[in-house]
Amino acid sequence: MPELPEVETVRRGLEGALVGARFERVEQRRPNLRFPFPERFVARLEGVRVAGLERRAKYLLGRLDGGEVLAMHGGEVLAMHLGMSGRFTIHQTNGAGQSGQYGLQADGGEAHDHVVFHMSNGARIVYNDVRRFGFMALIWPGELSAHKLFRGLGVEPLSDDLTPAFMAHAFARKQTPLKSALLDQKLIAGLGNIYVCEALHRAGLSPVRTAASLANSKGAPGARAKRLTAAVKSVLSDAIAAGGSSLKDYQQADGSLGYFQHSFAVYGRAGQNCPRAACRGTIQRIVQSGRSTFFCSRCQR
DNA sequence: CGGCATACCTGCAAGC
DNA sequence: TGCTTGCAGGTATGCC
Repeated sequence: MPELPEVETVRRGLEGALVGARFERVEQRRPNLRFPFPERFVARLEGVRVAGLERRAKYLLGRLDGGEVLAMHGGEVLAMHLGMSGRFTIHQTNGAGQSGQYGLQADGGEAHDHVVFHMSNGARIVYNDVRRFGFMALIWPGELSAHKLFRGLGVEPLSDDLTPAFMAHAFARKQTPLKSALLDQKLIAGLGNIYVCEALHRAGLSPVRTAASLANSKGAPGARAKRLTAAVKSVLSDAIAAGGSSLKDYQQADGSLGYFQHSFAVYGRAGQNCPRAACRGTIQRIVQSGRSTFFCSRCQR
């Protein structure tokens, strides 16, 4: 599930339990997720305090203190990616007591609980990932921008870096479908399959038109680039807002952060009526680059 | 370089 | 019921 809005929701949900606390004990229950864990992963975390939790694209970045020796210089960054099925759950093991559903967990943990952070504030933060497409890395801050995982990342879609002019320029001369260009993390970082479909619908643009055709006939950012830029930002902000409201009562669900019932306009709605007012079209499902695209061929041109 | 298919891994639903 | 097939929200890699 995790695209940018879900990762941001997870970040906000984890912040309180993680930031300011130390890793008292870390359980790493297997040698790898998608990639091997860093060398001495557990030892490099235990005893270390978390100074902050940020997000870049779909990555969570835990800023670590350097401990006594490196106190003046700061510590490593714990980079975490949720892949397709990664999720964090917070279990409060002190204070007011734990909610009932947390008590169901057996000693060895649920299936696919791969990492457990036991924090100094009593929080137990569990990383569960059925498909193990997620991964964690420890990176020195100075090496972050040159790191293989980060150096190619494009602009943050919710930042001021994403403008109609940027998008038109980045997509210029690309004959690839508009949808593929939006999914390309080297151009815009953080969009995934769902929100690309949703943004294209909101902008009234077809996923199959070429990326280059976003610009107007003079090659300048025109109405289409403006619409798409605004749609990308609003689709993401709306989803983050929905996630934020779900955070308040996440304990009522299953304790997982960032997983809530979204309602999408087109994603997963093949065969249904287009929800756009006054559009009589039907949502289609097609496959582009091996992945499902949902759109309305009537109002998306 | 650009663009595409493939691989990674498990679970689930649908179809036979 | 049980088997097979296809599909799932991400990214790295290798191939043309």
